[in-house]
Amino acid sequence: MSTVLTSSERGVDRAESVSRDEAIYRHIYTAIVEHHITPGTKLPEDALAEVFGVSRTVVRKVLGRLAHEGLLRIARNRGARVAAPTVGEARGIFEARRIVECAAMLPVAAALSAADLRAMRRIAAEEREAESAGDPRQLIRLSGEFHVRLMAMSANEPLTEFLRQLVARSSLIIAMYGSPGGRRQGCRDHGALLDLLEQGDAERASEWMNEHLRAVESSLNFSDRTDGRPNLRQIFAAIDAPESR
Amino acid sequence: MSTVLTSSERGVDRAESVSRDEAIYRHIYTAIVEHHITPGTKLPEDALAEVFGVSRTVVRKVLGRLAHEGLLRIARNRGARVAAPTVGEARGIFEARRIVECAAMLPVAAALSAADLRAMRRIAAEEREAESAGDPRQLIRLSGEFHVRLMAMSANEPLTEFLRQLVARSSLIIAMYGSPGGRRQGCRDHGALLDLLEQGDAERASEWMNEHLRAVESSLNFSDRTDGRPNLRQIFAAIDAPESR
DNA sequence: TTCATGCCGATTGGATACAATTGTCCGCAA
DNA sequence: TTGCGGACAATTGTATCCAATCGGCATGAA
Repeated sequence: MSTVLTSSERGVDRAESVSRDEAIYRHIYTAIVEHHITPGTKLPEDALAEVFGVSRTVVRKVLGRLAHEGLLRIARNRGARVAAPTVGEARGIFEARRIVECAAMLPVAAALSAADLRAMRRIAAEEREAESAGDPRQLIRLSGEFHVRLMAMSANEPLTEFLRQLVARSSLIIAMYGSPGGRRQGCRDHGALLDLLEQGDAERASEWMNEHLRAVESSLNFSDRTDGRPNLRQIFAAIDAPESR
Repeated sequence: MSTVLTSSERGVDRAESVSRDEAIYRHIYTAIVEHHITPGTKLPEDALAEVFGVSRTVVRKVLGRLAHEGLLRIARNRGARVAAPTVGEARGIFEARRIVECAAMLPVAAALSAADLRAMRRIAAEEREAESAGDPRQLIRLSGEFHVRLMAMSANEPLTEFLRQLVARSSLIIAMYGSPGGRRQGCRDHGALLDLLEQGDAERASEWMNEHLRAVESSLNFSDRTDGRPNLRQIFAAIDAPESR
C-alpha cells in the first residue's frame, strides 16, 4: 500500500532525511496552516496512520505535539480536532503578537544586516507576486514567513519559536473569521516596515507593526459568530422562518 | 509495589482527580523547577515507569511534553535529560523575559483590580518570609509564581503560558549558574513593583521590571563555564593538581 | 410524540512485545 | 600503550493487542 510520504521521508535511504515523525508533523502542520483542513475537522488516529503508513503510536506523538502548539484540540477519548479559536482566543493571540512583535523591533533593528534586509525584501516581493497572482494560500504562507523570519533576526530562539506558534494560530483565525474572497490583509506593504528598519528607526518600526497587526485584526469578521456555544435564540430571531419565504 | 502517586493521583476514586499524566507531569516538573534534579540528569523511561507505577507509554508522553517546554532534551535513541541551558540560551531566555514582561506591564496595570493587588502582595509577603527563613527552594518557587501570576492578570493566555515556560527554564539557569549560597536574586523587593502598578504607572513599572530582570541575570555567574565544551587547558591551568593539596 | 435507558460499534488510552540503535567493554594488533 | 573492531548490554522506537470510554441507535414507557 502506498502512502503520501516520499521514500526519503520514510527514511528508506539512510541519508540526512528528517525522521518520519518530523515528515508527518510537517504534512499535517502545512495542511492546517495553508487551509487545506478547516478548523473543527476531526483527525482520527487510524485514518492518519493508514494515510502515512505508520502505526498509531507515531501518529499520536505528532498529534500531541500539534496540540501542544495550539493547532489541535485533543479531548480525552474523543480524539483530535483542528483547533477552532474562539473570538476571545483570537483577540488574545493578536494581543500577544502585538506585544511581542512590537517590542522585538528594537533588537531586530539592532541586529539586522544588509544580507538580512535583502532576504526580507525578497519575501516581500514574493508576497506582492502572490497577491497579484491571486494566490491566497501562498500569500498567507509568505506573510507568516515574513513575520517569523523577521523575528528570527533578533537571534532569540524562544521568542522566534513562540511567534511561530502565534503565526500558525493566526492562520487558523483567518480561516475562521477572514472574509473569504474579500480583500486580503493589508500585507502588501511589508516593504514599508523594511524601509523603517533600514533607517534604523526601531521606534517607528514598532509603531508600524502595531498598526499593521491592528489592521489585520480589524479586517476580520468577529461579529457574526458567537464566542461560546452559539446563541440559537439570537440566530433564529434574526432570520425569517423557512415557511414564510 | 507502591509508587509515589497518591490514590487520588492514580485515579482510583472517580472524583475530579487530575489524570495520571498530569500528576506525573507535575511531579517531574516540580522536581526540576525546585532543583531536586540537577541539569544534565538522565531520566530513563524504565525507571520513571517503575517509580510511578505506569508503563513507559505514559512516561514517554509526559517526557515529550516536558521536552517541548524546554525543560528536557531528548536525543534520539539516547533518552531524556534535564536540560542544561548554555550561556547563550540563558541570555536568550532572559532577553525574551525582558521583552515580554516589560511590554506586558501596560495591559497588566490596566487590568489589575484591588483583589488582584492583594493576592500579589500576599505572594510578595510569602517571599519575604521564605527569605528570612532561609528557604531557597521555596523562595525560587514563589519568585517564579509572582512573575507568572502577575502576567496572568493581563488575562492573556498565550503570553502567560509562554512566560510560565520561560520562568521554569530560568529556574534551570539559576541551578546552573546561580551562586549556591550567595545572596539570592534581589527579589525581596517585588513589593516596589506592586506600588508602581497600584499607582497605575505602567511606564515606570516596565522600567522597574527591566532593571529587575537585568539584576537577576547579572547576579549569575556565567564566566566560569564555557559555552560549548569546556576548555580543559584553561581549567587545569587555573587549579592546583589534586596531589599537591 | 418525546424522553429515558441500555446496548453496540467505533475510537482512543495504555501495556506489552519486539526491533533497532547506541554506548561500552574487551580483545587483538600495530 | 594506543587505536581499531566486534560483541554484548542497555535503552529507546515502533507495532500490536486489549481494555475503557464515548456517541449513536433502538427500544420502551409516559
